[in-house]
Amino acid sequence: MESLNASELLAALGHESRLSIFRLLVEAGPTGINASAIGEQLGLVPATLSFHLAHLSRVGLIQGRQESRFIYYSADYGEMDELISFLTNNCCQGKACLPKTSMANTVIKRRSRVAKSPATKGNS
Amino acid sequence: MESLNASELLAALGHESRLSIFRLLVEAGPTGINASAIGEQLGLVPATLSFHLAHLSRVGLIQGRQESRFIYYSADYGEMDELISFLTNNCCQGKACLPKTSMANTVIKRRSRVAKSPATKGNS
DNA sequence: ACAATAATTTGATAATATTCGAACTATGGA
DNA sequence: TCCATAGTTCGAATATTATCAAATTATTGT
Repeated sequence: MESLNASELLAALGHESRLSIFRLLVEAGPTGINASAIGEQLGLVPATLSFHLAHLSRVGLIQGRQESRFIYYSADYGEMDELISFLTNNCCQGKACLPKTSMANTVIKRRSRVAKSPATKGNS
Repeated sequence: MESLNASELLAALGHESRLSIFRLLVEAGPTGINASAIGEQLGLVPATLSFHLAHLSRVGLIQGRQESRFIYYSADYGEMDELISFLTNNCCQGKACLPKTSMANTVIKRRSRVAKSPATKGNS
């Protein structure tokens, strides 16, 4: 990938609504959620929602998949992974930035435990 | 800490100049660099630089320390750590986002090896 | 006190981003 | 074909950010 520069990804997530959208999509898993469901959950009117979805799509953090008359949006984990890698490498490179990160270990461990189930869950 | 919400930190880094500043400060280590040196390296005029430094300071990603007639700015690793943790937990929570992350493991391993020394190193 | 250097603040301008009603497109069902 | 639903796009108003010259503050050396 290496599609865009990091600051564009960061800017895309640097807005409360878009960050909420992305979090929701991560929650939702690979299946995704359709636009109006997102709008309902977050209280965004269609036009505003579309604007933010377009932004997130443009930078590659999410993608939409048409299914009948709905468009299901889902998070692009790969892109996010690259962003996290970038931050990790540019915040910590040889400098040891993570002093009290007991959490990272937890997450990594949990990840390998969960890796099999592709997070296929209906919405609430 | 837990000072601000993540989207403010992301927005702060979501600008090319500010991201460059932060990277430079990470490079420089705990000692930091003074403002005009930053401006020279990045080609920013004083007023613009101050504007961005103030923004990064406000959200807690960097801090300035007066020393004689200079102000040395340095990165706040703790704040960045929290941001990375947030992203890790909110991009991957139980959902396995990192498929090909051989890197994350590397970093975590390196961290525990380095954890004792609290990142006290001169710059370059 | 004065001059020089380091940096911020002010103030004005320009550029971007955000919001949302209204119009439009697309799909599916009666 | 007509209607309803799901989304996007347009357009215009508003709000927020970014840039930088000029003025200001602070510190040091003479």
